[in-house]
Amino acid sequence: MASPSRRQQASNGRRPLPFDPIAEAFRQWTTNDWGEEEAMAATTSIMRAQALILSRVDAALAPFGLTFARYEVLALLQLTRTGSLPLGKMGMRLMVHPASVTNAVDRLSDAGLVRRRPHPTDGRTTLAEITDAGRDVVTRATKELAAIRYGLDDLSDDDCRQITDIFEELRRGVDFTDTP
Amino acid sequence: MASPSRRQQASNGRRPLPFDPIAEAFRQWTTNDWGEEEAMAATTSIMRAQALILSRVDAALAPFGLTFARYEVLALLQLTRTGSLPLGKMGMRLMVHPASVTNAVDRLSDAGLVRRRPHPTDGRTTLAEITDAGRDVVTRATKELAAIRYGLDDLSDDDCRQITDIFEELRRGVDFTDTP
DNA sequence: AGAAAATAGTTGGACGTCCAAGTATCATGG
DNA sequence: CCATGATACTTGGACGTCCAACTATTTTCT
Repeated sequence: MASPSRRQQASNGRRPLPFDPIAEAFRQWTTNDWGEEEAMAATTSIMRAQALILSRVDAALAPFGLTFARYEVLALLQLTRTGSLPLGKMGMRLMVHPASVTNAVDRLSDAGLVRRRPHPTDGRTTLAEITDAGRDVVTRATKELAAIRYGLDDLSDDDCRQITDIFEELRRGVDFTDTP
Repeated sequence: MASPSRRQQASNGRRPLPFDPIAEAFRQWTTNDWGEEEAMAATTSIMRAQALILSRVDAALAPFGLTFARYEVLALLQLTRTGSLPLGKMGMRLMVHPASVTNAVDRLSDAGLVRRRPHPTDGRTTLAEITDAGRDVVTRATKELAAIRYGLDDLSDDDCRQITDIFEELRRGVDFTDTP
C-alpha cells in the first residue's frame, strides 16, 4: 500500500512575519551598497518559492505514495508510446542527474509502479517501464495536481506564462539549444 | 582553511537537448487534456531554475567554504546591529526550519565564522554571533555574488523585479502578512 | 506556589540532488 | 581481433530541507 510517509511542509509552524523579509533584505542591500539587490531579491524569492511550491505539490502527492520527483518520472513514462524509456534518456528529459533517476526508479519499482527491463540490444542500458498500477496512479495524481494548479493556486495563467518565459531564457543554452 | 568541498552543479555532463523539454511537456499536457498546463510548465520551470541558480551560486561561494544557505545566515548577522541573533529569529527571517538553522550554524561555527552565545536573560535561547573572520568572509563573498548577479546573469533587472513581484504574491499570507 | 502549556534548540531519520568512483558493456581503431 | 575509449548505470557520501520526538527553560494559570 505505498506508505505516504509525510514529507516537508516548508510553511508549517512558522508564523507569518508582519513584514516581507525579502523586501527588508532588499532595503538593507540598497542602503549598504552591497549591489545587485534586484538579483538578490529574485534569487532569494526563487529559493523560497521553490520550497513552498514543492511542499504543496508533495503534500498533494503523498496520498499516492509519490513525491514530485517520482511523479515526473511516472508522467514521462505515461506519455511515451511504449511506456518505457532508458534511464539515461529520462535524466536528460527531466534535467536531473542520472543518480537521481536511479533513486526515483528504485522507489517506484519498490512501489510496483514501474519495472526495470534490460534493453533488447544494448546491454548497458536499463529501461524503466510503467506498470498498470503506475498508469492508474499517475492518472489520478495528475487530476489531483491539476486541482491545486501544481501548487500555484495564487497565480494567474498569465503569471505562470511569465515565469515560464523568463526561466526559459535562463535555461536556454544549458538545458537545450535553439536550432542545432 | 575552510574546505571548499565541491558541491552540486546541476548542469554538468548533461548536454543540452535540441528542444526544450518543458515546452514539449506543455504540448503533451495540452494534447492529452491533462489540464493546467500553464501551471505545470511554471512549476517545472521553477524547480529547474532553482537547481540551476543554486548550483551557480554555490559554485561561486565554494572558494569561501560557504553554501548559499550558510551565506544567508552570515549576511543576516552582518546586517544586524549587534552582530548576533537568536537562532529562532534567524529561522523566521530566512523562512527555513529551525533544524536548518541549527545545521548551518553548526557548520559556520566549525569554520570559525560564527560563535554560539547563551542568551543573557532567556535560558532557552541561543544566540549566533558573527566573528571577525565571518565579517571578512561575508564581505568578500557578497562582492563575488554581486559579480555573478546571484546566478541570474542572463536576466535583466526588470525580469528580476517581475519574478520577485510574482513570488511575493505567492508568499503573501504564508511568509508574511500585509497589515498586522 | 505548583502544575500545565508554550517556546527554543537539538537530534535522528527521510528525501532529493549532486559528485566521484566503480562496474559493465558497446564502439573504434590499429 | 583485441586494446583503448566512450557510454550507461549504480553505489556511497555530502548537503540542505523537512518532520517528529525529546530536553530544557519560561510562562501562564489554576
